[in-house]
Amino acid sequence: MSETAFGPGSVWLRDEPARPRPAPLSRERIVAAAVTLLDEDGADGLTMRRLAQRLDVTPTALYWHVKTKDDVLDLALDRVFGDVPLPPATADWREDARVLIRHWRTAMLRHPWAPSLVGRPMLGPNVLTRTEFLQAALTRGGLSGLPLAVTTRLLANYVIGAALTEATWRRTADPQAQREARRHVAADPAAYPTLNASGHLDAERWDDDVLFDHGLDAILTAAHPS
Amino acid sequence: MSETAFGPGSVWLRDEPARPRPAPLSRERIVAAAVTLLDEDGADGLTMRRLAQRLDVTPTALYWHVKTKDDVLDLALDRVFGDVPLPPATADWREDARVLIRHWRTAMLRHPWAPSLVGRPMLGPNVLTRTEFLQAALTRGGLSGLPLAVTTRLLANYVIGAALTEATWRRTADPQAQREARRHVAADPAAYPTLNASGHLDAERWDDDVLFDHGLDAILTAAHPS
DNA sequence: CCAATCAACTTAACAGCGTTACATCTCCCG
DNA sequence: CGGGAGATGTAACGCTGTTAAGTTGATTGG
Repeated sequence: MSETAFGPGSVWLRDEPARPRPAPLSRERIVAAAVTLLDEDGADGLTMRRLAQRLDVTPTALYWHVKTKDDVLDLALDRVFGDVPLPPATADWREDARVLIRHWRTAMLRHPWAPSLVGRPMLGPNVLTRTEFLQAALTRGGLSGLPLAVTTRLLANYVIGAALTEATWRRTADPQAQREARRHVAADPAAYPTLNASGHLDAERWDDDVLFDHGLDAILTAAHPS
Repeated sequence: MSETAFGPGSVWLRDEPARPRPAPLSRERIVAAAVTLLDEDGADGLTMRRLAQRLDVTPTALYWHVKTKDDVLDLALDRVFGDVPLPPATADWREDARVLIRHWRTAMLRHPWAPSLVGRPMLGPNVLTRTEFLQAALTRGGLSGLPLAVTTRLLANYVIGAALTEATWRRTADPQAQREARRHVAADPAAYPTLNASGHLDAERWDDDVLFDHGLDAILTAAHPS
């Protein structure tokens, strides 16, 4: 890497100094760095200063590309939803909807900080495109009017709630905490008879994917029993 | 944030310090003041300093009764769930579950900051008590094992997702963003045919309460079709 | 009865946060 | 060569959560 290796005037040294910064700062680079930072350290780990440091830039430089930190969060969240793949529409409308919702949940669980950020308006084109796909599938299934609106919201709210609770539970993956919770419930069998019997707090008893899929099937079946 | 709900030193396990003589400050008063502060100014409005000021106390005095700010958040959230009324159990298990879930949603919408805080472990005694009630009702309906677990999660995640999205929609009273989204969808009918036909973005077209209740009925019907 | 204890609270401070006003540099265009 | 904009840096403000150490004031034990 020293100058003597290639000598002054080498291609590598000639072209680089033209751009002292390997890549110019851009909104996309900021969002990308924000996502990886969020993935690594969670929602609390994202700081304008740390974000700038990762981009080899001063914190204030970010504000030229972005108005506020909330903008960064909005953009990062929208980017996650952009990663939800749109499956090809088939003849089986139920399967189409099922696959989309599954991908939706998977994308959120891949970035566990995302569900807790859903508490901001989700009107980005990425979300709209996926909602269109979902409603189109349901329409192909014969739904319209009120039942269509009901089922759309039912599915969307279900996947959001599931991703939020699962991400929370996963982030708090402290087996001792779960043992403590079980102990508290088990210590008062009179107050929690059903909870004790059903093992609702036993994380290992049920697989999250299985539970989610069964709930999803129940919704899609109820939507159009025929 | 790293503190887990039932880990060692969890809020729920730490007894409030014994109070031999009447002290003006107490954990109860702190939580009550926190809830009103959150109701007034939202999640960002809650500050240890403002909380202390409202209680006529220095900020550090709070730390005698509470370990950290996240403790205050956890306690405030569980207190909101404590306001969810437990209806008297009747012979109609379906109606019992329905009324509980409706109250659950109502309580969260009464404190719009609450849904966005659900991204923390909900293992407070109030939540556990209401989960017990719900599972007891479902059990009376003949559910057990996997179907019981599926339906419990389905209902809980549905009400959480619904409250979160509705509270978000309500809090961000940004009609311009909504108009912008509608315009974007209407401007490209080829990309959003179903969305345009269904009026999914028209806030006035469907009543939130009606949509939620229909979805709730669908879940409860699918849970036990017999 | 006084000293010691201890809960409850205050004073002071630290490190870090988002954000702004302003200065500075770089590069294109005439 | 010079001006202007685009893009980044410097310094600072007011705020945050939290800790360390000091100060009350009542209770209690010898």
